Amino acid sequence: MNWSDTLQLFVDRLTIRSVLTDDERDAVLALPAHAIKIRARQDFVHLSEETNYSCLIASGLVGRFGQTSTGVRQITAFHLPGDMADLNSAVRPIGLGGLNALCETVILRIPHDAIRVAATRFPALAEAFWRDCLLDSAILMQWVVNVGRRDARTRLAHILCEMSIRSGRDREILLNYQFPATQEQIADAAALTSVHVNRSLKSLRNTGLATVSGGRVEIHDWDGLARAGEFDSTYLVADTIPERQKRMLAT
Amino acid sequence: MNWSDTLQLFVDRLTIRSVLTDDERDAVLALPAHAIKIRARQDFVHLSEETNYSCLIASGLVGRFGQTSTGVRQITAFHLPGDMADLNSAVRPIGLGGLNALCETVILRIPHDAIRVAATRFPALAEAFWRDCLLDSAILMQWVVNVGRRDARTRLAHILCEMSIRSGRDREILLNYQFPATQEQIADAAALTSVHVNRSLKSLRNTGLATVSGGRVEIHDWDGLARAGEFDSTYLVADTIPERQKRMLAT
DNA sequence: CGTAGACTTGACCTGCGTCAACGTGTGTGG
DNA sequence: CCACACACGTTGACGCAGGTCAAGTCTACG
Repeated sequence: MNWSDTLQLFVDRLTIRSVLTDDERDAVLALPAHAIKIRARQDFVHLSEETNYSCLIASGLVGRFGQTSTGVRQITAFHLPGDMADLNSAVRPIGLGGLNALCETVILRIPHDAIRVAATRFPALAEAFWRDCLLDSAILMQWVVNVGRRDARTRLAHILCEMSIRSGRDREILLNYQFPATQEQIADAAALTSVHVNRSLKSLRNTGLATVSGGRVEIHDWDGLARAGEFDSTYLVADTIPERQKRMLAT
Repeated sequence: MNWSDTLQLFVDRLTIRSVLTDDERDAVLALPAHAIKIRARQDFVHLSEETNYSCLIASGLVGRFGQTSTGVRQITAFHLPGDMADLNSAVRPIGLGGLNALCETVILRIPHDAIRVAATRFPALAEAFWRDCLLDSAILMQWVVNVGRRDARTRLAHILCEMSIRSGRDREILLNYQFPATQEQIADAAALTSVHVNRSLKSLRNTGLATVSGGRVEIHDWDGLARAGEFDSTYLVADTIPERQKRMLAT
């Protein structure tokens, strides 16, 4: 995945839920970017660090994380290729935690200034960015519900369903997708221990719902998995239908 | 708290973290609003409901909530007077859950169209709104860490610290503030049962840290409570220092 | 073919949930 | 002004989901 392919992927993500003109798309594609390869398990945005760029993920898998004062980590979001993991930092400098490469990952650093200039020049672009941040919020809210109110097996099933839909280019259900996280990282996301993740994944496998291994997820029974995970995709796709894609200027 | 006082409170909230001109403030103060009184325990924005207005809280306390398919609720955010609880819905229609009045509450309904017109006319206002949504995200992220990785006592102490700072007009620490939530509602927020909330609050009281009763929180020992709750206010206040308050047009 | 990181499994422990009973304050109608 | 109801808070007894600890096993890679 090279430089301009990744920006194109980001534009594709935006246009799923926002209407953009050719000029606006071009403005995104013309953003300056600087590719960096990150080793697995490395933090590339530290907690409470203030950056002057945002990170667009070209390949790999990224976890946004918070931490307790005793150093225990909690992954609060996964970010996939095409996601601008910390677009928010262009508008609010800190507060959304650090970013950790869960496997070998390539990111594109895009200066905040360039993002802000583009957003100023094209208000509809600002709105598309804003809406993208709100999608992250919606995912985060589900994460709270998931971690707070569901048992281990249900929680993991929900995560697998979510990642299936988010991995597809057009929010379609993928029955087989790449998910290069270790069980320990999954545990940090689900607020469990790796031991219990292991047991719960085994249960999902033994009941014929899904297999997670070798950095891939294979879903054998989508309906069953969605039921087991109490998964309803509305929060992910509600704004992808055309009637809901308002534009700032056209009000 | 009347109509225009509440809008002024909202403006005050915005200007803590965003620089606004007089014109921009006036545009917010001129927003059309329609006051509604909500009974305690009533949902006034339902899950997955699409509205054409946002709700500015004039008085009372509001919980944003999600729900599992078995009907168990999880409160994912508290909203206080002066907060625009679902400002996000002006840009992304659904996905952030429902709103429930935790006690008798008065809200101002503000049409999305009016918000969008103001944001279009004044890009810096759009940015201020966007930033406000990102503060909610930052709080939400801490909520995940809190629910996922801290034990009951720590979790509650953290919530009490957060609400102390958010209740103050200028993000100052309040040692005594109104918090009209029942123990059951606190349990829905902390992902505990009301029984365990009761026991944990008792522990905070017995150790001389804080007392919660009669819809008020009294903090006897801020440092102790912050330590017990592993609380670091950075995520709430990081963007209130002037150097971080960039403006869209001035880049 | 050795080493290290990831995965797997078993045995035991504990924080919190569940259930159930009881106390307490407040508003309401007789 | 009492009495009654009802919502909220409090406390005890007990069970279990998931944590902890520890000992392997598997796999990729030098």
